[in-house]
Amino acid sequence: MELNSRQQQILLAIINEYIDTAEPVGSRTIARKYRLGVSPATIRNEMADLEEMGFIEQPHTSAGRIPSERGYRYYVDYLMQKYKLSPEEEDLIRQEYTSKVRDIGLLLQRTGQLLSQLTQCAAVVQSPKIEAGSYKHIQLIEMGAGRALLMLVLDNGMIQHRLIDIPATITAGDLATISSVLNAKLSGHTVETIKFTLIKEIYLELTRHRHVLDLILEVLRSSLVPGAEDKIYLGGLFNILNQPEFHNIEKVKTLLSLLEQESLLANLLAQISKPGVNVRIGGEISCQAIQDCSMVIATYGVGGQPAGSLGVLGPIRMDYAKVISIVDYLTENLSIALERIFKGGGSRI
Amino acid sequence: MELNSRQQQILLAIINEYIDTAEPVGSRTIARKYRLGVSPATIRNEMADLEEMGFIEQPHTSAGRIPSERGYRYYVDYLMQKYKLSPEEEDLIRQEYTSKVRDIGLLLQRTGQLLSQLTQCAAVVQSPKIEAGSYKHIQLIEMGAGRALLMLVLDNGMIQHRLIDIPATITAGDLATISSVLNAKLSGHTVETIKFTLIKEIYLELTRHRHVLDLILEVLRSSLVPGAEDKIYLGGLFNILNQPEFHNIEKVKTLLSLLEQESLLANLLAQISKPGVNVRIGGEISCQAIQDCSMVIATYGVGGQPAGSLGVLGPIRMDYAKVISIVDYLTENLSIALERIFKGGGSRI
DNA sequence: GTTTAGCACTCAAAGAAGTCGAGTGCTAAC
DNA sequence: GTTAGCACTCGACTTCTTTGAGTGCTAAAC
Repeated sequence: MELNSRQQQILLAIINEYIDTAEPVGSRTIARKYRLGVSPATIRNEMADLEEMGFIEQPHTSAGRIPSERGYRYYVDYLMQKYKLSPEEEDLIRQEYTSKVRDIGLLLQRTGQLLSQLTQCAAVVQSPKIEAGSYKHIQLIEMGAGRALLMLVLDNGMIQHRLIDIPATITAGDLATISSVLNAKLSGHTVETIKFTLIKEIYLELTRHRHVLDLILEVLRSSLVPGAEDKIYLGGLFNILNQPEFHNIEKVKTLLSLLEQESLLANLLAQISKPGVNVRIGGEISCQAIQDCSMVIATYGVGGQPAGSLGVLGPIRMDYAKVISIVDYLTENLSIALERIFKGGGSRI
Repeated sequence: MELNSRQQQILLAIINEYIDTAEPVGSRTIARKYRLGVSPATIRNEMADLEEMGFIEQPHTSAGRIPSERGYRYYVDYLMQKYKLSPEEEDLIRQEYTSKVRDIGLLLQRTGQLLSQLTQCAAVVQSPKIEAGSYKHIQLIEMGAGRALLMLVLDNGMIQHRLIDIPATITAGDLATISSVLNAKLSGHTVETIKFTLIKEIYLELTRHRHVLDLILEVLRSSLVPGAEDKIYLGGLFNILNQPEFHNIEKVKTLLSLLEQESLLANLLAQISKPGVNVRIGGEISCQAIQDCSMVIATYGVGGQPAGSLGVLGPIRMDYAKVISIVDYLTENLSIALERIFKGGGSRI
């Protein structure tokens, strides 16, 4: 299924034009705007061929052509030229990532807002996966009346806390003791590498508090379930309303209600099949409800390790070149920013 | 500007009907459905009077009447009958608040979702104000390479953390020392009652770490700025798309973009002028952009002290009776739930 | 063989005209 | 004070027409 150079030019013209105007593109428009040196009639002939091969389609007779999903895929794989961020866009991003970071959560949230603002799509940013980090600090804080706050700080910047019930007989001093033992034993270990032997040691040192330990280990274990504890930041949802395809309320409703379901989102973000920026077009997304959308996602890392994903969800007719560049650029900047925060900070306190 | 009983009945009928159907209400409909014992002609006469007094208005000649903002205000103040939650609604709420709370943030977020689901409005839930709590635990955690994590746990359940830069010469041990002094001195104090003398004492004990202390106190001080550190949870935004008035994309855009600005939201939530549930109708909201919305908000408390606000934002044509009941009920339940978590947990560790 | 001018044809979108009906205000009778 | 009756209004909906962008096909030109 090879396309000759003129067909490629025409397909490219149709896609560029359609991305720009959201209107079906006719042969005259192409002849006029893209100066291919041939008449509309010739272009019509080529378009008929392109349609037969499935790269473009006609909403109805007597309308221009619009790209098919296959057309977009060809475009993304072969035709698209790299988008160079404008100085304003670069500035906006640089500004965000050179300012001081007060809190990872805030950084992720701002990343989502930027992503959405720059792409006019719905942005999704996943927090670093718990599994990927190692414990930096563990602390139990008494919260009165048989409650304690279990706080976990991971070296990838994630902070988790959870209220747990404890026997009323446990004192603040006990909690401090438990905390310090846990800290000594666990810090530096990743969530996954906590060995049975280690736990045994802890039990030995804290025989008196076996019951509380059970509770804590239960929490630690549950944070292992992938996705269970990840937070997902959404950004600038209202930006998608600027896209003509979302002037249909039903579509907006579908998309928004989906975006509120964290587990579904986590699934979507897991659809990364190759390093770098991944593009899923329409039906390529394995989620029935949003097969009339496209998704551009990538994975960011901390300390060289993949930590979480981010990306955008928008209409199939999106400016892939631009969106891909922006996702790529933001991923890199986010990784660097996280890196900078924890550079040199090995896994030992 | 007194209304006689029949006028009240008619106004009530118009508002109930309009809330239900979102269509202008005609005299015949009222005569048919609300059996006031008078003919449509009589109702027409009364309606003309009500219109002259400004309680209702006509979108155009030959249309029925719709309530004016003034009409809604009168309704809310005098006519409205209390809405009794359905068993299903009560169940839904009870279920949420009797289950174990793992994390205040989650509780607030779920509250927002419930609020939105039950009212079909945009829900807004503010986290407990920092100023309202007293310190329960303060901890500095070394994060490698001149960074530390300052963590503050307040007795109203709020947890704050912030990355700060520290001199590279400070060791983990130093941080532990500072933490324990801060803890000893500050715990039990509210953010506001930290006295100068107290700070002086701390400085004396930690002369060596004066520089780090400055940084920390700066953070503590900045968390005093009202609203600066409060998080705001939004819930079920897509629910408002079910309201016919939000089928106009522009309106949705206005509302959503506003909801993404935390500072504006905090301002809105501050518009509470009396205890209990507050209702702001249309132009009564002091925010230009959403004067075609209404707002129902209330303040929840922890330990008898007001801690934060929550509420909904929806079309002026909202079911005030129902929304008010739900906001009231959720406020109370949230307060009780927070109470339960921290009951008996005075301000001392 | 490829390209293009010419032309008949198609069809959604926009406009114009007409109809419908819910609702009103007014008047006169009860 | 209430109500039946009636003429009137006007948005919403339907139908019909027009418009124009765009196509595919054919035959001539390159």
